[in-house]
Amino acid sequence: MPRPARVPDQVLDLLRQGTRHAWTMEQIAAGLQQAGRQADFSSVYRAVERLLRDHCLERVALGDGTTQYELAGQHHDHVRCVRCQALAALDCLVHEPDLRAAERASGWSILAHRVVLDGLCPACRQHGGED
Amino acid sequence: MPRPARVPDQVLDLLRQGTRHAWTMEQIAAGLQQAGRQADFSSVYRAVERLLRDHCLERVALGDGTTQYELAGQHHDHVRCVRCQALAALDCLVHEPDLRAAERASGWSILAHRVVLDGLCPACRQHGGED
DNA sequence: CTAAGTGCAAATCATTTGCAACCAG
DNA sequence: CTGGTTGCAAATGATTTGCACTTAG
Repeated sequence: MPRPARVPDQVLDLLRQGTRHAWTMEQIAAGLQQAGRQADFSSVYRAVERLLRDHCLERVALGDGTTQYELAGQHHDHVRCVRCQALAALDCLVHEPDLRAAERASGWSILAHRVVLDGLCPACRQHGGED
Repeated sequence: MPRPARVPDQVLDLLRQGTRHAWTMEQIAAGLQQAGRQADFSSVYRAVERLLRDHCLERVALGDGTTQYELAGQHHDHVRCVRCQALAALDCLVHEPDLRAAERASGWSILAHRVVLDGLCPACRQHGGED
């Protein structure tokens, strides 16, 4: 229970190891434990919340209500496998001119976008319709 | 407590009144109550689940973990006001050719897409930075 | 000392499930 | 009767909060 445990830093270190692209809260907590710096779930939540505020992390809301987090970096979109739930990054699929046009058509100011596609990953694709 | 209360039908009726574009579970439950056909939350959840299965409704997952539902119809994307949480529909912002290209580049099959933009609605836009 | 960060337990919120009662065919 | 539907209560799972304690500045 080292009190001088800077949880947000530990979280950032963990995600920077690049073991995975996007993390669930549980994966983050588990990752910290494996690294020997276990932290309480509430502390991890607080750390992530802080890192989001500081724009070090971004929240990725999958369509099914689950949430993952990833390092903030250059923008990209996501595809999620409807079969095995894998998540992958894609180059951005929304274009500036279209956003500009949407702004004009709608009267809104558009600040950001996040796209999550549903799809089949290469592996699940092979298995076709079987279950 | 009229047992011959077909909750899914009631929900569909409610949403078809067109009072709003997208509904939270609470709004649906409240709407039913106002219409005199109150139903248990669990029944509403079951009804919505069923309507989703039947493709009568679609789930809209906002980026902040909240969920809304809307009548299934022709596809459209959404913008959400980061200030007042209003939600509006937009013409689709993702183009087939881009999806096709993403499929080729990634090896995934893309089945569907949902886009939720962050923005400022016309009203909040006027208030500028004030709070 | 003071403010921020932390662990632990308890609370909250949204959604789901178990189960007995109920209605249509 | 039989199966699908419903209300109610209890269970779940994810996230948040209260609180006492601790450490850096």
